[in-house]
Amino acid sequence: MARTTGSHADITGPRVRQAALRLFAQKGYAAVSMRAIAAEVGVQAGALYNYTPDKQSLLFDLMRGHMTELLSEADFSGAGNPLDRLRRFVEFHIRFHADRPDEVFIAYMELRNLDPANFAEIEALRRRYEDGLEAILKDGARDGVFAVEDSKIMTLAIIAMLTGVNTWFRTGGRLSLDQVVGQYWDMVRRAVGAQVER
Amino acid sequence: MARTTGSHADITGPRVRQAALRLFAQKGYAAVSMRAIAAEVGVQAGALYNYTPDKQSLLFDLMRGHMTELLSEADFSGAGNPLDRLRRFVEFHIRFHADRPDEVFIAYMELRNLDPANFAEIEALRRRYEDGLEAILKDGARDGVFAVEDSKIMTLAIIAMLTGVNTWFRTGGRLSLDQVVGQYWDMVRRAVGAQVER
DNA sequence: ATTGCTTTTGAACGCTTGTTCATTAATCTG
DNA sequence: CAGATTAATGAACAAGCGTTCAAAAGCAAT
Repeated sequence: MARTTGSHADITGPRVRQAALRLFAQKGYAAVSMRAIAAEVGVQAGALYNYTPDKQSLLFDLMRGHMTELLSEADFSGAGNPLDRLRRFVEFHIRFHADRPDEVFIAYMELRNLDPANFAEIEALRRRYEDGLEAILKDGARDGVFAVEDSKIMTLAIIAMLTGVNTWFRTGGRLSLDQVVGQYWDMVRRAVGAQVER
Repeated sequence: MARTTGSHADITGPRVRQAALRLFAQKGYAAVSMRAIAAEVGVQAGALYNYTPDKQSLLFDLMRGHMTELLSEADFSGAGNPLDRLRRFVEFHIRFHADRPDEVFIAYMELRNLDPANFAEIEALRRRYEDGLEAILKDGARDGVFAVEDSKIMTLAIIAMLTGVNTWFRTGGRLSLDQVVGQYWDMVRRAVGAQVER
């Protein structure tokens, strides 16, 4: 279907989501008004409602898009040995999150501003991601290459540690992302009790 | 100085701070109105201004109180060997934070709602806490008992991992706090490359 | 130029926001 | 009981909130 006549929607629509993303991350969902988003786009507040049914959907769509992309790009195929899979996970998680600081910030900070139904959906996606890491840890424990006392705790501990990178990492800072990945991989590998490769 | 006459302030005052703490943690600073806090206390909104000059001070006082208490209870004296000091830190951090889920939540989530001057003060306190842990890691590296490539990164990684406990731990859940402390200590000890004690 | 469709404006809606303050009520001292 | 002091009320303020919608403006094809 050809694009409809007289349409700017495919230009303004993305700009609305982009402005909402930036402002929500910077000031928080509750502190950002529809008028502030509209001003960032260069439009009046009423025009936003051509692109979102309401403010809540704007937040939810941003979060769901982020979580969906996270799950689709992660490799939980199970190919390779547990140590390799864990290394790939650590590198992926750090790089993916470092590329999207605003999305990550929103996904972790604005959960409480979701309607109950929307919250449940986002939580389910997050759970699937955690389960992907936990499967790696369980396989490693089964093979005797990881020392895992409680796979759920270890999963959450690793994710918290890795996501913490986003609170301080800035491109162009003291350390390159390669160095960051290397050092976190060292810590994670030791934390799970894996023998150092020689 | 004796207490002034006709005063309820020493009853209502703490209740105001307590209500603000609970509501800020649950819904977020920007989403909580002064009227909502007043309703929780059982009072009209105007009465709150007998106990705080404004809403911002309410948030700032809660955060500063939390950080001050954290620093005053932490043991950064330097007594003992680095491995013992690190173990004490891990246990202290987990227990202190588990006891104060609302304060911790606010201290991490509401930083962006602080006025610039207030933000700077809280950040300075947080920095002092991080420096306390970093000193332990540096001493351990100096003694050759820890494998520390970058003490700043390792400091932030450990704190992120430990603070992550608060996102899932609930008293009376599957695991006791003793078990949680034990498992996180295992992971931290290995992550810093310390040899297991025998 | 006129028609038909899409997008934006700009005003308006009822409601909530943080904060102030004169007034009232409650309590303590003597 | 009288007088002093403190705490709480309740109304008011200007400003901002999310959302709606008739009207205007912009554009493409005839």
